[in-house]
Amino acid sequence: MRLTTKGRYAVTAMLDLALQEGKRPVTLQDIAVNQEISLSYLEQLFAKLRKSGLVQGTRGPGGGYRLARKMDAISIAEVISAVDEKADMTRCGGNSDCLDGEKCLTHELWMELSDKIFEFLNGITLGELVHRPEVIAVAERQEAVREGLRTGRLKTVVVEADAVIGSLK
Amino acid sequence: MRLTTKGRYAVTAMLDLALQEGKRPVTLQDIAVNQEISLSYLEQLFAKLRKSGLVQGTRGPGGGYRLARKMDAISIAEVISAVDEKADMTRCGGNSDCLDGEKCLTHELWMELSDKIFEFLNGITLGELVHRPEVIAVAERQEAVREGLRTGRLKTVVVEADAVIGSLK
DNA sequence: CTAGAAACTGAGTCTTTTACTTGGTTTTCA
DNA sequence: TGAAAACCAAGTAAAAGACTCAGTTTCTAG
Repeated sequence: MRLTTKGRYAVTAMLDLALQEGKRPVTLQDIAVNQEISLSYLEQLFAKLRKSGLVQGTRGPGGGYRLARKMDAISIAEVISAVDEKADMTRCGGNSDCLDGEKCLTHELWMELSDKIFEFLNGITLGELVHRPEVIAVAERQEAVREGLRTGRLKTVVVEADAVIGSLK
Repeated sequence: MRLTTKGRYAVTAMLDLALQEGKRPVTLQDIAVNQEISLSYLEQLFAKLRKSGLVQGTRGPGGGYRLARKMDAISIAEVISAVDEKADMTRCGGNSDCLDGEKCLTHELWMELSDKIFEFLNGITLGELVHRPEVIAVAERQEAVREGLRTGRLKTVVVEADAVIGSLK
C-alpha cells in the first residue's frame, strides 16, 4: 500500500465525482481546472480507475465520468491501489523465501503493518469522507479501542466498544 | 504523510535496531546486508533519523546505532516523517487560501483523511510491531467488524479484503 | 446530420525522487 | 597505530511522476 501524491490526485478526483453525484457527469476538464493538474495525466489516471471498475465514462457532448458504484461502496484503499504501480514493497515478494531469518523477520513485521494500513484505508469510504462528521467520530472511537488494547485496559475498552457498536446498529 | 519504499527502508531498519535491543549496537553494514540496500543510502537515511532524535550512533570499532528511545516510545509515523521530504500534498499549503470553493473542499477532505492516516500510524509503535503482533491481529478483526456492521455484509468482508490483498502481491 | 465535445489511446519528454557511487574525514577501540 | 565504524558531500544512474503532443472514436446538442 503506497501513498503518494498520485494517490491523492485519484482520491480527490473521486471525491469530485462523489460531490456531483446525481448531477450531470463530470468532465476531466473540470477536474483538471479544479485540481490544477494536466488533463492528459488525469486521463491516464482515469483509464486505471475505469479498468478497476470504480468509474464509468460516457463519451460525447454532455458526457464525462460518474462513479460506477455508490460512494459508500468505494473505499479509499481501492482508489489508491487502482492507480498505484504495485511494486513489490518487500523485495522477497512476500513469499517468505528469503530464508535469512533476521531479514525475513523484518519483512514479515513490515507486511503485518502494511496489511494493517490497507485494512484501515479499506474501512474508509468516499461516502464517509463526504459526510464527514460521522467519519471522524467513528474513526476516533476506533482509535480509542486500539489504544486501549495496547495499554492493557482491555475490559473497559471492550465494554465501550460494545456500546459504540450498539449505537451503530 | 507519504508512504513509499523509502519509508519502508527506514521502518524495517528501525525494526532491526529494535530486535537487537540490549545487545551491541547494530552497524549499518549489517543492515545493508540484511535489507539488500546500499550502505551509503542507509547512511543518508540514518543521518535524518539521527537529526530527528530517533537514533543514536557511536563511532569506532564495536560502534553502530541504537534506538535513542525505548521502542515503545517510537511511532511509525515519526520514523516515516523523519526520512520523508515533507512535500506539500495539497498545493494550497493547507492554508485554505484557494478560495475556489469546490477546489478547496476536496483539499479539506483530503487533509482530514491525511490527518487520520497520520494519527493511525502515530498510534503504532515499533515495540508493538516487535512484541505484540496479537494486538494488531485483534485490531484487524475490530476493523472488519466495524466494516461489516456498516455495510451489513459481515462475513464476506474479511474474505474480500483477503482477496484484494492477495491480488496486490 | 453534422460539428464539436468529450472520452479514449499511445508515444515521447521533462522533472523529481530514489537509490547508488565515490572518495573522503573523523572518532574510537583493540 | 591501524582498522572499524560513524559521518560527510558531491555527483550519477535509474525509476517514477507529471506533462505534451497528436491523434481516434463516440456521441449529442443544435
